[in-house]
Amino acid sequence: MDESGNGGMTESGADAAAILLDAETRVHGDDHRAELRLWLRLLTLTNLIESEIRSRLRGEFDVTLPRFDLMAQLEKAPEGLTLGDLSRRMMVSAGNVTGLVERLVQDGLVERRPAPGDRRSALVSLTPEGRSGFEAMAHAHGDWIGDLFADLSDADIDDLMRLLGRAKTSARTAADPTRTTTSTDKEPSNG
Amino acid sequence: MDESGNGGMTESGADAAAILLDAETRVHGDDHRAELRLWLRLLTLTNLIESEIRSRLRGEFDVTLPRFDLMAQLEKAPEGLTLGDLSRRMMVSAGNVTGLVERLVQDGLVERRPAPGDRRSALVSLTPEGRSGFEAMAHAHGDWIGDLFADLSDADIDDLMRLLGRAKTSARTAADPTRTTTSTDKEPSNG
DNA sequence: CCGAATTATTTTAAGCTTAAAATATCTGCG
DNA sequence: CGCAGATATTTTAAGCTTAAAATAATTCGG
Repeated sequence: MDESGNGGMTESGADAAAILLDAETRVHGDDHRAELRLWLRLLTLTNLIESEIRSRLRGEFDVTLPRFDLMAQLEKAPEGLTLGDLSRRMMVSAGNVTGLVERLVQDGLVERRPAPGDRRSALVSLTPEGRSGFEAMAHAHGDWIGDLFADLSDADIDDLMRLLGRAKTSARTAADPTRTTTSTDKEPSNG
Repeated sequence: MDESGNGGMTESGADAAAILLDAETRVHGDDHRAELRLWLRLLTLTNLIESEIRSRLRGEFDVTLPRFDLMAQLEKAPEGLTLGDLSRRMMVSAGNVTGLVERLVQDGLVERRPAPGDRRSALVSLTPEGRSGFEAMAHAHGDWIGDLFADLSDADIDDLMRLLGRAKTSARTAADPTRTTTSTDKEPSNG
């Protein structure tokens, strides 16, 4: 564990206010050092896990993470989802979903049909092949995540869930001022 | 806070062994439920912050996150870095760096020159314009991160650092068995 | 019923990203 | 020296991603 420097950050901050105190003594130039280190660590961990999962999905199932994510959404909605539903649930752009669905249809893993009652929409769902393929992947995926976090105790996991929840609320509040903090939030698809 | 379901996960796991116990009573089918929820939350938080930063960098400085990251590396190495150095520090592919540098050179923010003593390599460094531009961005970036984590106490941050460090070790061990856990690790560039 | 505003989706243009193959150069060994 | 293997970088092919503009269909108020 070390952090080695990084984070796109420099010591350049500390504007106005805290002028001539040396780095040790600096009172409150507010350079957000601790927060930057936290962000860096969060990012590193997430990237590490994400690329591991990505690489295993590619190597063992020849599938990309976004495709896995999309299939995961469909698996939970046997009746099918519209492209808009997928876009919202996966938290990605509509155009992105258009392309993903296109490619999955070509692979025979999902199918599109006109949505009854709204000629603008299409319903997307897993084909039998898509469903069975997804089940195998989901099983392996669960095991991989279990392995990656294997050294954490149950208490560590609880603590992390609580603290990350707090961080999420903080970030959401800062990112989107029009939100009453205690609403029913969504997490994006996969991993 | 809720997690809403998600995670690319289903209850399909629990193979063999735990056969007919209902979901409440299930003893140890090992479906890694807690770990999956943790991963989902980690991913959501990181994505949330990352897209906020990305959007602000684009909106206020008309720069992409990868470009900001690359410039951040150069800012810390006034003597310049080779493309290989950049690739390793940013933890991205070599081909990726080639393209990023190309575009930054076109924008006049960085410059390339042959590396003395090795005709295969090139040294990349910030131009004066790149350097001053980066300083403004870095300052704003620090403030944004500070805002996004504003609701966390100092203790929360400490706790998170410690737990994420533990998670990082766990993930690294699982991802790359050839590693003695206590080495000097790097965090990638930024966010 | 009509048209304005909204919603669903696609298209476009640009950039990011990777793995793998291709180049070019360097290094060390015999 | 001379070449085999290692390194540094670029190229290629494919896919992901987004914002913004363009289409198409629906809804709603009058």
